Amino acid sequence: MSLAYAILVSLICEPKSGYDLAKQFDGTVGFFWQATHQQIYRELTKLEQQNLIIAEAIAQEGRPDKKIFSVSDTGLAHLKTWLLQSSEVATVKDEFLLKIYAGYLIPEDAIAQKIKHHRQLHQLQLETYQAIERNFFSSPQDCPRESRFAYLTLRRGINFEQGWLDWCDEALEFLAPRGRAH
Amino acid sequence: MSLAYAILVSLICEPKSGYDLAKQFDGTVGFFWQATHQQIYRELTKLEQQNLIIAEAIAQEGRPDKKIFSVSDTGLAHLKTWLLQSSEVATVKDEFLLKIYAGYLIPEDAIAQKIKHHRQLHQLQLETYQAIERNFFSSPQDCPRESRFAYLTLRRGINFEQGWLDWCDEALEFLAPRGRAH
DNA sequence: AATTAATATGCACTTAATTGAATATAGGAG
DNA sequence: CTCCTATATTCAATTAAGTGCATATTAATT
Repeated sequence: MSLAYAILVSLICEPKSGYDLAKQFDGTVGFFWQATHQQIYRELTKLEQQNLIIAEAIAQEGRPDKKIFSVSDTGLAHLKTWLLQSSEVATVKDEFLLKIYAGYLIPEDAIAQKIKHHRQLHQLQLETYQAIERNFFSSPQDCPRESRFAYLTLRRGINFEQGWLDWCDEALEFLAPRGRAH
Repeated sequence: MSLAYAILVSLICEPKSGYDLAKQFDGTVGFFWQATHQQIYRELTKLEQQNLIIAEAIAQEGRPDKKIFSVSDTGLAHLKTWLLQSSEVATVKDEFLLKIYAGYLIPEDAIAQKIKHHRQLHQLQLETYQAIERNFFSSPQDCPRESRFAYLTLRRGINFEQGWLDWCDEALEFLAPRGRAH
């Protein structure tokens, strides 16, 4: 349902094709929304039928023609209405935490391995975000208005990943306390 | 797909009915997995067909009969296999962040209101978790093995909510810096 | 010449999730 | 006596999401 809005948001930033959307959903917007290209094309068809987006066929040489979608006035109004509506707190569905919860059923070092692995993944993601922050937001307060909000979501990404790292460290320490002679 | 495992995990802690499961999915396990009662009953039927759980009909006076489900040996083996498999990092799908990202399309104070509202919700959830921590985990290292893992997931809940609070404060300050005369 | 990769789109099938009811029993509030 | 709440389960319909496959074009690689 919100996929439609995620697409609208992305198309407002810049009109693009389904293919471009699919790629971008691995990038910025991808932190808080993901979709496969099949989902995206299906949704684009629907959005076009509802006149929320407008397609422009671009003949290309050397590769298949593409359709560039842009948000219509109706689409923008629709989006703004949605933006003003209050949103619920997103529900968490975390397989990893479920496994931790049932951790007593498997050997303790298997759990520790899991946590370490998880930590590594989050470490990587954190570094990705931090690189973006360094490269694009050295002076966030001076950004154009759109980027300021992108910056905030990036900050949440960093905050989120850092939270995981802290938890992993705490959990590992909790499961196998080492008396650190500092 | 993981709903099946969430149910197995909960039934291992204690055999219970579909109704009980639905209630419990608002509690402990509910932090990292949620499901409606319809989903749960459907899944229970499937799990019983696969012989992963066993039903015992309990005749009750005064209220409808209930079926108490418990995990079979096959079910436990099945669960342990799953527990040992590595799990992906959970994908985030957050409508709120999507709205923040597109925040430049609506008035700034509407965004600030949104953030404040969000902060309040996370504050509440944090307090719930902290109350559980105080009441049940005053000395977490001394807990029985099962509870130690439940404690860890609770700690992640606290860490998660605290992360949101920090982000909300940072975001509000970023959008409308107040020169604080300390 | 054949294969692979990148661009670009779409259908078909399946599973998962949501929404809305319906059914049944009984205690308690008004 | 009716309404509401709580317990306890299930069906039906729809929507959303995910998985797999198919197609088409061209540049670059092997």
